[in-house]
Amino acid sequence: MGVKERRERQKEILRQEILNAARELFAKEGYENVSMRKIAEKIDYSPTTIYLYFEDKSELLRCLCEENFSRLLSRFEALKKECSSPLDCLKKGLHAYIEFGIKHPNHYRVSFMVHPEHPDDPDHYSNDSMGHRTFEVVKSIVEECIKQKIFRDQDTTMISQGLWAAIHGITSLLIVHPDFPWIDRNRLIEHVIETVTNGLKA
Amino acid sequence: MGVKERRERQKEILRQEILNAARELFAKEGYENVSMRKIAEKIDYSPTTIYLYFEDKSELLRCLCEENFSRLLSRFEALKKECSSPLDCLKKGLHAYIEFGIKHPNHYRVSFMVHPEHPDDPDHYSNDSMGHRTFEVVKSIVEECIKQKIFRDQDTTMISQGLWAAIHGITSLLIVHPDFPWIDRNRLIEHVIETVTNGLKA
DNA sequence: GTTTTTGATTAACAGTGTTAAGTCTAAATG
DNA sequence: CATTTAGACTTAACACTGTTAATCAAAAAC
Repeated sequence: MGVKERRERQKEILRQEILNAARELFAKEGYENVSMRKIAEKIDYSPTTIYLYFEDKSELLRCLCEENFSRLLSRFEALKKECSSPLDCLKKGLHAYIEFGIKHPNHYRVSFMVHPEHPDDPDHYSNDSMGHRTFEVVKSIVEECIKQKIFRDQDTTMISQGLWAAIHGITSLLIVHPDFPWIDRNRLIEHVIETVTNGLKA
Repeated sequence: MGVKERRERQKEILRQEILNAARELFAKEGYENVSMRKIAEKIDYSPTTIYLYFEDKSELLRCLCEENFSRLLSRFEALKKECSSPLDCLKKGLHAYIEFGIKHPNHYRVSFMVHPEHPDDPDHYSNDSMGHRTFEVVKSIVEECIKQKIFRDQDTTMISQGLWAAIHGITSLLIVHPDFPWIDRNRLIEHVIETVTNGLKA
């Protein structure tokens, strides 16, 4: 009866092969410049085969995004342990977020910069998506900052959403308009993080 | 010899008619959901006619964007006169920017949230684009804030780019993820503006 | 050995932005 | 007035896109 398992294994391998091809192509060429046919060609299968393993093109991306976010989440949780003060931790987290976006611009774009194609998907803003869990980590750090009277006492959800907005702003602008006459990027990133945390202080 | 002029006038009228149709459709359905054929149908011309008046689809949008930005710029310049303190002026300007984005989400998206399709276009980051001129107004207000010792003395370009990043962040997130469990939008917008300006204070 | 299931493919649909070639009308020229 | 010419517009087509229905071959189940 091991034949069924072998088949399952084979299917899983092909599924991963598709994801690998998609990951590489999306990262290099950008989501909307990669066609299903291109992905199929890369793995020497017919385009329609992909549809036996994934609902549609956007599902490919959603899988890859969860993958990436799970990595970002790990990074966040690691930071939480290796930092001295919660403020230090928060700043390093914000840094990590921006770096993450700049390093995976195409995945970042489709995660946060284009309308979700399936907004009714229960997974999208669900409580156990990687994005949500990452957000919860930020909130807990903010809470610690308030407890230690580093930040003045305000709603932690509001603060976290505000922080996210600011940090998303610089990340997305640097991604979309790399040729804009920015001042030195690192200095700008540093400045945004400093300003926005400074504005929260007690 | 008035025949040439009449022809020119006719051409200009059709050009405007195309822009009107595009403006309405883009605003309602979103740039990428509107095809050249749809625009053509709306004005009862063949799709190819549009190409006699505009380079390609993206040029339609660029024209409409300049239009909108010119309105935002007027708003900014008006504010500069009717405000008491430069800080008050700055905050109102940031508010106006966010409202502008939320009111014209489809135009905002293509201006700031998708890769420019012709980044080599000299008009794009040129010194007399509406976007650039708007940015210059912000810079002048920031400068005034520093002069009056409201803000501590830092590079005005850096501050302005940072402000833009933060404000763009909240704008774009509210546009792209309207279904995210935000706290009260107005409160969040208010909070971001307060935090980010607060962080710059002397 | 026959039937059923499964995995993959071919062909097609309906749509996209865009271009080359052709048509048709109204003005300019002889 | 007749003919040429210039300009505005359209038709047909190309090379794509995501996606689906129908088909086919091979392996598994009976």
